[in-house]
Amino acid sequence: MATIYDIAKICNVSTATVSRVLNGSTHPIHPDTRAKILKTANKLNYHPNSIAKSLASGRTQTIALLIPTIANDYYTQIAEAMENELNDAGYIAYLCNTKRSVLRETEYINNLIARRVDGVIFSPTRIKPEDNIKNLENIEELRENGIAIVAFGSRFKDISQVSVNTYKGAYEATSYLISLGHRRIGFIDGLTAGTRSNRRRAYIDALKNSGINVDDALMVRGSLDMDSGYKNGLKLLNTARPPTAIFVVNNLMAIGVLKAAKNMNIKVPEKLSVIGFDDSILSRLIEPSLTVIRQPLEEMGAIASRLLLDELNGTGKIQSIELEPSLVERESCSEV
Amino acid sequence: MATIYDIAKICNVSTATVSRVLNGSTHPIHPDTRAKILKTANKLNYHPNSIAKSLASGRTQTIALLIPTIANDYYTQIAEAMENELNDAGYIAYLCNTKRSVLRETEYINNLIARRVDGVIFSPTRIKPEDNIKNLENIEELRENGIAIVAFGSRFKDISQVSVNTYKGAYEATSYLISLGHRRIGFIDGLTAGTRSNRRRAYIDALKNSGINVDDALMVRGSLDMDSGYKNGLKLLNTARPPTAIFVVNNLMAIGVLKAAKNMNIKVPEKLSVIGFDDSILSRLIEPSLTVIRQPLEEMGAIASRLLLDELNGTGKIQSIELEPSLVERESCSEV
DNA sequence: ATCAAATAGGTAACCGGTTACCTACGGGTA
DNA sequence: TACCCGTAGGTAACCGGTTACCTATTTGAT
Repeated sequence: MATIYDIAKICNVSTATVSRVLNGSTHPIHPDTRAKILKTANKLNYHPNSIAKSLASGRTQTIALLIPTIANDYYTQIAEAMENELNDAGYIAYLCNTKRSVLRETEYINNLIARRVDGVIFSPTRIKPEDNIKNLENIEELRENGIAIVAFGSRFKDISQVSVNTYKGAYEATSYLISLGHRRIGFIDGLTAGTRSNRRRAYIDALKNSGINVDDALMVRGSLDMDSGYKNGLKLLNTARPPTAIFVVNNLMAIGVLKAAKNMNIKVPEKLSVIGFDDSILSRLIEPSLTVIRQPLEEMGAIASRLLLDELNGTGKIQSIELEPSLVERESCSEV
Repeated sequence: MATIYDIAKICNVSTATVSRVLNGSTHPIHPDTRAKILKTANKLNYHPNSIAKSLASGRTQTIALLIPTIANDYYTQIAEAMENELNDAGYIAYLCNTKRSVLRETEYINNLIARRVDGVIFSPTRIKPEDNIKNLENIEELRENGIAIVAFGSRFKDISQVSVNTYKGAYEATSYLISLGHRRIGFIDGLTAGTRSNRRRAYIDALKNSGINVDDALMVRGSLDMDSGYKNGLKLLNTARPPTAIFVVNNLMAIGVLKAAKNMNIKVPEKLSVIGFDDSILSRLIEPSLTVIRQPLEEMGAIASRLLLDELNGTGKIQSIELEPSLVERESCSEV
């Protein structure tokens, strides 16, 4: 493969001159020399070696996307928006699938530090209570090594982040069901551990503020997949006093609940209202279509990327941006 | 950031020794020296510089995934399987979203050559007839620069690839509809241009081999999204002699057809049979659930990665692997 | 006692660029 | 004539590792 040395030799100039021409430096260069060098580079099918460039410059023009999965609309939409922004700015993204394992996150982060990525966009896994400590260690490790970070979906001190006010979204979801007259409202939470769950707190607060008493039997936790929604749906509906509405913290599980209701011959929305979280093509396609709390995913992805790029450009500083979720009314909820 | 020079100085040894210890070389090292070096590396929170390593070794342990989109179950499933295999082998993947633009593919490929990726997994865009020439140029450019390639979804000479026998799948889909007694069978093709479409040829062959005459009015082309399926569905169904069955070359468009039928109060499968291509969570969730020709996506992803890894390891050679699609019967087809 | 082999480590060129600093020359000006 | 400045280009250190080749000591066998 051709190098600037080859070009320099052929053109009878130094590598400095070649480098200047090839990088459009402001250093004055004779037009003839420039032309000769460009022609030779072209003839040799020269491709600059980014590795060598990175070693010399200390920048890799690479950022890493650390996300829990890509087989999921939610992350896919965010990731696509991110890749888009980053690519426009001349960066290429590493795809790092953490599979919701903090251990994998740590492994990846060490690898990424070694690779000297310029920045990291990170959706940290927070399933077990002790995960939070590891998250902080991972973030600290990145920061110590001078790597820019933007987190999303989580909240940490002293780093840029973009999140959605899930408390508000969950409060709105619950309030919406209450406003439709529901009093026994089931809740299917995600993986986040107990009291640290924003959505759970919002659900409870909304009930309390409406004077509805909170029944532990109506609160369950699932693993975010459809099957888990199905099983938890059956569990909630198969009780002595089943709920008339269920608030589910993600889409796939909400669809699982619809399937459970159908299986039990419970009509939605006539006999059961279901509200989901996140919007995706699924919630529009399913019948009845799902009423959901929508998170602005593309916006999250684009903003996360821009925060990172601003930081890398020296413009912009660390900031935390919180976006608002919104209620999307479709067919799966009705008055009691 | 600590370097091996720092460690060498502190330990009073040369960088060669540090490098040997840190890389588990077979060169003999005194246990005390080894221990001292490891301890110092740890104390300095040393992270090896992969950039420098790559420059010296000529390998980056990086491969690129060049795919048309990630906001699509099809590529997402393949990409997840790929990332998995590659990561197990110590590689990190670049996520390159080509957005079905050959120009972007070319841009990416030049960037990837500059970055000296070890390999590329590539799903080339083939929409316009002239795209094929560009594809070949791109592939040639990669090969000239010593970058391993695996293509999927397309067929080229002299490179490894994994594909699905879409002709067979389409033939099977059409034959299945014929076996249910259908004689007027609509066809909604994808972006691939006219006669180069395997699935179109298979559809026509299956009809001819059953003595059914081919009606151009029943063949249309869509842009792979749901809306396009909806519009094409309406178009086919709003004719003087509408089809009693429709074969659609992807999932989203098939779902669009279901919506169109519903909108026109045409019962599926009683009055209209619909068969899709690709399997995804959507086809299971939709009602009626879609009968489809399933492509083994995870398998494709895993095999593509393994072909590439084998090539990079020097084991294994260029080979073309064709996987078989299979019919998954669900609710959207019935006898005429 | 001699010498080959094993052990432990060092030297420095190399990977392919970037860039601070230096040289050389011609023209304009006081 | 002396000096300054702009133009054009070169020199070589540097980024952080790897590794072929070399040296020096110790061990074991003959």
